[in-house]
Amino acid sequence: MNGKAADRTEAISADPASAHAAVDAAADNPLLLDLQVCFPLYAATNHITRLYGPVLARIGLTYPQYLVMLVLWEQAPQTVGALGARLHLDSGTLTPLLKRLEKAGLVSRTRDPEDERRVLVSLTDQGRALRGQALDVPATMAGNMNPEAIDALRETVTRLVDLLTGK
Amino acid sequence: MNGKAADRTEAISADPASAHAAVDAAADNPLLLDLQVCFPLYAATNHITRLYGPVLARIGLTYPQYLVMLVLWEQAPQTVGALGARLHLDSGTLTPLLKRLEKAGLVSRTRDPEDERRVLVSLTDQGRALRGQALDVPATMAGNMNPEAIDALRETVTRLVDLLTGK
DNA sequence: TCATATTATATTGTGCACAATATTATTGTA
DNA sequence: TACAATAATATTGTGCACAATATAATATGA
Repeated sequence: MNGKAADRTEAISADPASAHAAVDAAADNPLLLDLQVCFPLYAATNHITRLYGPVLARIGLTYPQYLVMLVLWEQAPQTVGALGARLHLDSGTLTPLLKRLEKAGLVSRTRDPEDERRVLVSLTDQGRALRGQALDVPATMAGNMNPEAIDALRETVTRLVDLLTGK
Repeated sequence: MNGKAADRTEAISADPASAHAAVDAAADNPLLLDLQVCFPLYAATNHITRLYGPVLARIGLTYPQYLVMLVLWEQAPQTVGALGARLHLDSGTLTPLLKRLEKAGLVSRTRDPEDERRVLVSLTDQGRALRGQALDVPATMAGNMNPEAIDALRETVTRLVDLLTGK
């Protein structure tokens, strides 16, 4: 936390000369920007994945598999392409992951009779039933965070995604 | 963006009855919380990695390798353990990554004579020289984002990490 | 109709990322 | 000096994640 970063609390004011602390710091060392923005994001995501690992292992899922199941519990069946669009993942990632979920008996993969290029991913009874076991995962993970912190976190993440994707 | 999420703009007020939109939503569907918090974070990080890929490929680095080099450009030599602590990565990730950087001639790995258990990771001349080529990476990536957005992003990420780690 | 282009998924190869374990070096203690 | 305990890094095995490419089905146009 250097001096310029500390100035940020006042940069919310309308003074354009001091409104861009990161840009000011970048004038000295441009690489500081990535060290302050991209690296923390990367570290935070790894941290989350690591925290969920043991909890999800109890219901036999990895973190990416859990996210796929979350989306399928919202709506199924879905094509691989639709899943990829929703999750921002390509087929090279999804195909083997879905095959593992199929092998575990949680989903089924069938060619769409309407269009044989598509593969429909459906939930099996076992896959649907797993939702019941997953229901307390968020609360377990939230654990010792208070409601205000969780809500602030959700808002912050939403803002982050808005900034990154569309603006 | 459902109704409850939209209420969030007013939840900054002191009214405790409406202050926890995410928690309210979680009462209906607990899994919505992870779908709204963890998944966007995961997607955003993948998105960033994908964006940096082509730009970093021009200087022969992957995204995680770039982050390691950023840390080494701040301070070198460092032990593998110190790098891991800074990057929140374990030796199973760092060892092969560092070997690839060594093979590329950017770093050298030597046992610490003081304590032969430690491995010191140093920058080679070529590794130090690469910094010059990396200097415009942040600006290239910032590209079409305006300074306000970048600064907001940095602040958002900082807030996010505070919420996730300490709080 | 029949090539050509497009679309959807799968495959291959490289590089993370981590848990569990192994290896080697140091420290502590009797 | 032994010898257990601890510490630092490496290895192994599994599972993402993506770029590049391949395969197969559908759509398009002369």
